[in-house]
Amino acid sequence: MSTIVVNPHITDAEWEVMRVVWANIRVTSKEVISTLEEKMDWKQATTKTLLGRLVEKGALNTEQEGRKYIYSANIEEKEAVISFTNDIFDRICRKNVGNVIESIIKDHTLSFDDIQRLEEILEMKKAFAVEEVDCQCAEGQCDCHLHHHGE
Amino acid sequence: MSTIVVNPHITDAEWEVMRVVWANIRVTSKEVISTLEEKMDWKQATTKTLLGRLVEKGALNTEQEGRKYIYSANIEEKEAVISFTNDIFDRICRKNVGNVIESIIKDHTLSFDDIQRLEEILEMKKAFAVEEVDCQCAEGQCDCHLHHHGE
DNA sequence: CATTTACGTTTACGCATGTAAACAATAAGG
DNA sequence: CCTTATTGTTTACATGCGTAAACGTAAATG
Repeated sequence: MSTIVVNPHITDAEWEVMRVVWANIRVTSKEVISTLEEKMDWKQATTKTLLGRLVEKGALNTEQEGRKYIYSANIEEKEAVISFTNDIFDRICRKNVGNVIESIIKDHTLSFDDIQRLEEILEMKKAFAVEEVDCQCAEGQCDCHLHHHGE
Repeated sequence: MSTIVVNPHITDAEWEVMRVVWANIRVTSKEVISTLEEKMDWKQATTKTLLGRLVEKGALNTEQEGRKYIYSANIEEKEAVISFTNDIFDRICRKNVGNVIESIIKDHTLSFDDIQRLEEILEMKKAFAVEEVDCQCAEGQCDCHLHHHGE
């Protein structure tokens, strides 16, 4: 048994549970339940269901402790976030990735440190920058193709 | 009737349809169908269903032309992408927004222009940067709170 | 004009998801 | 030891979503 799920899909509701586990490293269902009872106004049963589903899909580990479990995350938050962000970039033309990043930066508050760090990354990225990012879109799903006139 | 849906939720499958409409500005179902028959290997019926649902939820406009429709987008791609990206940032601690942007930048190919543009934006952001972004997470869902010890 | 074709509308159906009650088993308390 | 509280497991159920067939009607074609 135990198919190792590399990258289980975490739904919105499940994510709320994951956040509690990520924040606490090791938690009991009780803690998760009370946190979400408060934040989400969920009944205990709801949180229990979500914990169960997350264990089932391999996102959480359990460690028996008496008759209860200690839950811990089996996937890292960073990993989960990245897989989430990748979904966005799969929805758009690669040529627009820069624009999207731009609008994200515009829309969020950053610290001086953040800005400096991003500047450094950009500086490094110059070594790998291209003249023009190429469109990977399917024909008909992006107007980049309109530039290829003639055949 | 006609509740104006400001920001309808667009699912993965629907997004494929939207991309075709966005790329072509005005399209017939025939064009959408043939594009997605090719890219997604969808039966005509599938695309028809999605077109119907998108019209229903206000994401697409229709304009009668004889006995057929010309479909056009009722929401902008940029708008849709932004609402999608916001979902991510609602899932994480605001303190980590910078890190996520960092990893997005690292993971994608950018053009020299992109980089320059981003550098300019960052430069401007400095005027509004903060010493430390503050955590908006609910108690128990983020370890930032651990720093507030004492009360 | 009868038949085929094209295109929008209805209906379908299984699985995922959000939300939760009911149940079972065990520990804790009186 | 019996009752109650705790905690995990089962079952439930409406809605959303992916995927598509069937149907109705109008247009095109022979």
